[in-house]
Amino acid sequence: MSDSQARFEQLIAKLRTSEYRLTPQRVELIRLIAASDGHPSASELYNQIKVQFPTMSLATVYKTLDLLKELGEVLEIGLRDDSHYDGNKPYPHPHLICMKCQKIMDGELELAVKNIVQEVEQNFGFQILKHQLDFYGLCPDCQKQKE
Amino acid sequence: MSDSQARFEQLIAKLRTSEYRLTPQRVELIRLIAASDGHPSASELYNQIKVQFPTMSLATVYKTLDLLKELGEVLEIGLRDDSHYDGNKPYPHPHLICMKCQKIMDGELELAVKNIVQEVEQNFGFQILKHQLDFYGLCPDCQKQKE
DNA sequence: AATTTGTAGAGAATTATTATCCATAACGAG
DNA sequence: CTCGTTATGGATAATAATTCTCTACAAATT
Repeated sequence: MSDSQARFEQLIAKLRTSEYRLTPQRVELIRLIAASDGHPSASELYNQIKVQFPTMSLATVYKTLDLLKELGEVLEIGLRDDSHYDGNKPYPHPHLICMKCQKIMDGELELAVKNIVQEVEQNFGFQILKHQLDFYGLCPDCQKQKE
Repeated sequence: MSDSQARFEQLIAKLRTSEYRLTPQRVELIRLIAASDGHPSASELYNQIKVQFPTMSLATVYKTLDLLKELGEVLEIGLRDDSHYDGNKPYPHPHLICMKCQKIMDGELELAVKNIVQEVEQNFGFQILKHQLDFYGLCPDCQKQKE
């Protein structure tokens, strides 16, 4: 069984045990989220869904994403212009955003993040509950095309 | 001479040498930005200015902030809902944002930031041009009020 | 099957920001 | 000091993402 299928079933199970209704719209959105290895935005998800569910509305996408956020199963990457969502790593982690191709990569830096969070808490007496660490620049691919 | 006055004159000089016009509106905005030790938002600045310049429009605030951004004299802290601006430290630095009182503090962590940026560049081959590091939680004051 | 209640859909509302257009004010030239 | 050029400010409309409102329907419960 593929990872995305496992993730799909995990999310479905979560919804079911949380006593939320399993509507076709939700199932489809969850399927897409589990299948996506990237960081889709609400409107990207909406456009994909519209193919199969022409009646689906953007508001429903937002509602369902909010639901999954509440359940802690989706991380909202709240960028200034429009948000993107990560349904596979629903905990804060750094993102590397290419300023040329707009690709969003995950930064696997658990140790470094833990260190810097600890430093902030110690130096400033701040109790950190979540964080958003975004690095903007050029991804390896776009550096090669150098232009 | 106070720091804010020095900063004010520095910004005025920068505008003048950049061959931009020194309008009363710009002078007043710059005065406020230099005087603020915090991280005002566009509308906060607008509300302060309106007292003296009732005709000032919000668009003008944005235009002037954009101008100062271009000159590299103001840092935009692009939060999801509305942006805030820092006219005294116009280079990327971490921010600590209190989820209760909404206060924004600066994180002075130059070494730690340099380290994590370096780690990102090495581990992922990403060339980092700027970053935005936001830590959300409870400031010392709000922790004391524990509620 | 009836009832209650959650949810989807349509579209309006909200909010931050940007663009347009024109009268006016700033500033260098004379 | 005045004038003319031209950037700039103000009003307003446009955009865009997101949220709200309301209604009808669908799902679970009885």
